[in-house]
Amino acid sequence: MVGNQTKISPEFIQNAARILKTLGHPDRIKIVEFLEDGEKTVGQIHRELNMQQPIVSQHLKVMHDRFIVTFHQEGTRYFYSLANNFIIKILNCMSEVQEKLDSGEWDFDFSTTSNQKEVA
Amino acid sequence: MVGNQTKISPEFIQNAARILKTLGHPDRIKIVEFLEDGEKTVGQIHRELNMQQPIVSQHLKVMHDRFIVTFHQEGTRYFYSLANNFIIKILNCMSEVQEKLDSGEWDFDFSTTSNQKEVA
DNA sequence: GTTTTATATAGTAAAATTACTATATTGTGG
DNA sequence: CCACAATATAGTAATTTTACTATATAAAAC
Repeated sequence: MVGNQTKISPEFIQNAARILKTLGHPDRIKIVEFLEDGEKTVGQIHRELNMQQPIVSQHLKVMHDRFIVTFHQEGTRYFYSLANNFIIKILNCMSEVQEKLDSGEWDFDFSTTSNQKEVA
Repeated sequence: MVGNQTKISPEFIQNAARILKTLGHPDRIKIVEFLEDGEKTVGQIHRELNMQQPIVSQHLKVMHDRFIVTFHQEGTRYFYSLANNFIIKILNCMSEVQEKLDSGEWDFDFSTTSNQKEVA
């Protein structure tokens, strides 16, 4: 009951939209998921997730601006990690959703019908 | 521990990104929150949320394409409602996050610093 | 001091999103 | 049939995102 008991403030809506939109990119979800394991360097992300280095830096910059990740520098290495627990919370929430869908507990399996009807 | 135990499939990452990106818009969050109360017509959303009618229709269309909302027609009225429970789940998750932030349980209050540093 | 490694940043073209205006569609009441 | 109400859709300009190439920076190794 989000709408009734817990009244969502306009500021929160703005911030939530910002966070959700930022997480709404496959590469960034992968990076966040990867960072859940612990801090990683840009190179590790670049190599292990098979993404181009400037792309990784760009995503990390965006996520840093949105306070999703932090980093500390050691020499030429930049170690990035998740800035907030709530990011994990959101990811875990999405995982729960996946589990429900995988187990067939929910009627609607959008993973098999996602390009059924599309905007022109 | 999303990354370790529950391995996220590539398809899920795509779908999750799609859902999160779609929810990453203030107006759409407001609409979803409003629909949590029960099904509403386009006019209700338009009037009560103070949004232009074509904008509302446009958002609803996008969310319908992403399987976030459904509708049924009665005469000239279109009654929209949330298509899936997991949408509520995600919103509730965001609400929990808000509560933690409001209660100061988490160190980081991004709601007061969100425009501290920005991309050029 | 020159090269190499790690990463950030600049610049940019293509694609997607957004917000708006105007109009089409469809049902309803006279 | 005519007007009206509710909503969808078309068209579009402005903005944002994305992905890429090239380059700058800075530390480390030689």
